[in-house]
Amino acid sequence: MVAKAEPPVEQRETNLARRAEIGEMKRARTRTSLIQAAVRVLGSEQGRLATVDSVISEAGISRGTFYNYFEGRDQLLSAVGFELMHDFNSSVRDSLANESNVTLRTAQWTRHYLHRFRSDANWGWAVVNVSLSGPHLLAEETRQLTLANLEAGIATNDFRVPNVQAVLDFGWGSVLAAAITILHGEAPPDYPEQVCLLILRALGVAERKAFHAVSAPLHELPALLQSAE
Amino acid sequence: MVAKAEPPVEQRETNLARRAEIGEMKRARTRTSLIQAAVRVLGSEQGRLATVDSVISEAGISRGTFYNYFEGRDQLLSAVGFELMHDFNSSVRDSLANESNVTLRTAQWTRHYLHRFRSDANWGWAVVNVSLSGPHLLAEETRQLTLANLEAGIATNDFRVPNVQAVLDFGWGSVLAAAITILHGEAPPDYPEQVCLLILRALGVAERKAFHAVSAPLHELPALLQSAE
Amino acid sequence: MVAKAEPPVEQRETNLARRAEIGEMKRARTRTSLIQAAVRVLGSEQGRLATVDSVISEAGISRGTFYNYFEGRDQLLSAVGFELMHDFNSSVRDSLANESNVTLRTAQWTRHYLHRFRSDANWGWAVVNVSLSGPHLLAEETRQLTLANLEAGIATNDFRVPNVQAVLDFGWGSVLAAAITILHGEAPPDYPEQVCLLILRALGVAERKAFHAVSAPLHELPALLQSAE
Amino acid sequence: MVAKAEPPVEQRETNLARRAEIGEMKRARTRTSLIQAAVRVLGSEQGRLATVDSVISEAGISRGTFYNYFEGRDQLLSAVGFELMHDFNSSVRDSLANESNVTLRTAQWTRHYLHRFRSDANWGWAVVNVSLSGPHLLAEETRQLTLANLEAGIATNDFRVPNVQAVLDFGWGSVLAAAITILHGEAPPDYPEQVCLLILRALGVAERKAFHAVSAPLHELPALLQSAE
DNA sequence: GATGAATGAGGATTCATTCAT
DNA sequence: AATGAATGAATCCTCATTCAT
Repeated sequence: MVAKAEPPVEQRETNLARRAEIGEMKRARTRTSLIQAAVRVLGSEQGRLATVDSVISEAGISRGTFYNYFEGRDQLLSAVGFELMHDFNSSVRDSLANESNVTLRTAQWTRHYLHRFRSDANWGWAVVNVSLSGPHLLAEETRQLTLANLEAGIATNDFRVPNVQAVLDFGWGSVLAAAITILHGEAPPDYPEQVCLLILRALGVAERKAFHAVSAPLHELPALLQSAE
Repeated sequence: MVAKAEPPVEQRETNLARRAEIGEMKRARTRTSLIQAAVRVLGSEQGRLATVDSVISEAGISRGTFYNYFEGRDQLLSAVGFELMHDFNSSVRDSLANESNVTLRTAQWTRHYLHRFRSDANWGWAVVNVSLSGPHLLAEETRQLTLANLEAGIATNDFRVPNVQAVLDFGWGSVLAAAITILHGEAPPDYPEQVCLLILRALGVAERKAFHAVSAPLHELPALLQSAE
Repeated sequence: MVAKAEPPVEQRETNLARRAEIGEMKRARTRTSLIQAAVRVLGSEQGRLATVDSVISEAGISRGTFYNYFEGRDQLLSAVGFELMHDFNSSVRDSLANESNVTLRTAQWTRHYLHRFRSDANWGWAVVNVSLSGPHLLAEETRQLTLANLEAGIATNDFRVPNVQAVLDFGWGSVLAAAITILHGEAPPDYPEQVCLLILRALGVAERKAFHAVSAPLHELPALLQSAE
Repeated sequence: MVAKAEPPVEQRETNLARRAEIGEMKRARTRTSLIQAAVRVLGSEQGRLATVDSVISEAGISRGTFYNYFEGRDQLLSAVGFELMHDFNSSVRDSLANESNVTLRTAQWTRHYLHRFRSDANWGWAVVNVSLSGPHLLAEETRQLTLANLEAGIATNDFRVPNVQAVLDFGWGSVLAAAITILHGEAPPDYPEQVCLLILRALGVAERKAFHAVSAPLHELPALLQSAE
């Protein structure tokens, strides 16, 4: 075995930096692939039973490594819950950046969610399974976003609601219930719009405006990775 | 050896009948005590993890006996789900027998449910935990009752809804979400009324009527056993 | 309720006797129906797993009653083993009463056994399952019968065997193994004759005589209840 | 923070390889010790009842580990059955490599088996218990070996048999039955030879040749681990 | 950092048997 | 004699997590 010639000091420092960077990227990749594997495993009706084992074997990563990245099963579920919503939320928010009408924005948002449950069952079941596994139905980030929207609507008098918390429960609870119906394949094509109409009514939006909002064409979303391969 | 005098035929039959009757009562008692124990175990935030073991030790009944009564954990949960709802449903139905106005009846019903989540946390968590354990959120019996009410309202033009299934999802999903908020102790006292108002709005009830319905005093319920001892 | 008039003394005694007799018959009937139920349950490839439960529910008799008739599962199996063989042995013995040639008698006996494994799979599996459950492969009665036959053959110089025990093992071991092949449906129609030929050879019977013995037509058996309905 | 010097690529690969190799050896050791423990547990008259629990506690290995190696009790039994026969088969085959006479080879083989039932009760009961637990009496490997021998004998006219399957049943069935007699301690010292004589006769070997074959001294076997410690 | 062997607490279920009525 | 409710020891299996290499 032959020792390599030592590189000069500056280069060594550069190497160190590059190495650290590479290491970080590698870490991120491993983490991501664990989360994606978890999404695939959670993405079916029986997914709520997902075990650590099923996730790591889906990811092709060893048990020990898993525990280098997550403290345990629960932390993985939280991370999955966050990622599932975060990507989609960003995507929807971008597409609605120019929509200043709160009612229309809310309707779009709701309908986008419901449509995705229909078009991406894998993502859908994963969302449902994660939501029903945790202590609260609604992940914090999504809660904040919904809240912001709601308060905007209240400020502009688009919405008339007695209690913001009540509406949050209401909204996400009904979306989730609707999602389950959709995922079971028991919903008609315009189901998302029907559910959205009910939600807008509950927010105090007048019938005509509500109807108009759910009838508008859906904004295009930026390309979205289907969660399942 | 002397043969004992045999009792006449009629008496023997009577004995047999009494025996059978006593056996049946005993069976019913054991079954009930298993279900009640299950309710107690399910009646907390962590109750979703309830095991067969925890139930039988709560009931003070042996493992073998449990399996004489239920085919397994799932069947127990179904039975519990049914009982939890059935008793309460009967009770509410009786108290509303004279209420002919559909909107008022629906409001009372909804509010009774939500109030019970507040006043009987044990029952509440048990309902939530059972609902989130099964494949559908809503037990069949309750579904039928809600449906009947809904269709009555549609027939009388009290409600205007695009899709009955959507409303069922919507209703029970939001009630459940609200229940979780209530059970976490994060809801104000008039939370049930606030949520009920949203639901009535969603059903297309005019604001004034909806407000009136949620403001009416709650009918008295027949004495209801608190689920927890 | 009205007390019946007392019958005179003699009649009472007659009644007692009749009653006892009836009781005994009833006992025998119950016992028989338990054994028959056990045979039905044991009479399949998986029958070795037969539980007390499966037997009593097959017999339509209560658990408690079962333990009035048998001390436990093992005693039932012994009784079943005895009955299975006893009936068949009697039947074969009767049909061979006039067959004085030991070789022919042995061949008939062996072939009758093997044929029954073929024609009555229920009986066959029951025999196999009982044999493989007990400490010895061969039940005592059958052992005695085989022994008697064997010693007759040795006395008449039809058989030349080094050790009687060896032949018993040999004979029943090979019959049982053959039975399993037959019961799995993997044996040709003349399999019983082929196996019988091997056994006769082992007993030291000359080829020609052995061949003749296995080629002779089978004696008619007295009507034999198929074990299964 | 100072990065440790990384070993050069070649060494890392060597490490990986050594790691894998060590892991494999460890796996093999654990597996072997589970199988050996199973043999010890199965190696008595009551061994047929061997439970997973008894095996792991005999092996001093945890339950979880057991299920890392075997899918369940049945798979363990299969593996045990294979190992029990495989080692012994290899050993006998080696010792008979130079024996070209089929009759002698068959006799040696049979007698070696029977002698081992006598000298190694642990191995013997284990073989019997495994054989009586599975769906077929005879493990596939042993079946193939016996078959090969049989066909050689038929080709050279040493054996005259009507049906190969019949002989397989016959042979292993009688060996097993004989084994049980031996294991119960009810057999005379020359029992193996007596049984072997019967088998050779059944194969159609002439009396004189058969007698000669069972009288020949047994070939020495290569050192054979007694199964029990 | 990665690996995967080992762990063991925990859960579900079965079934022979007892015993009060 | 018959019944069937109750028992609990025994068994199989899962899965989150640890830790030595």
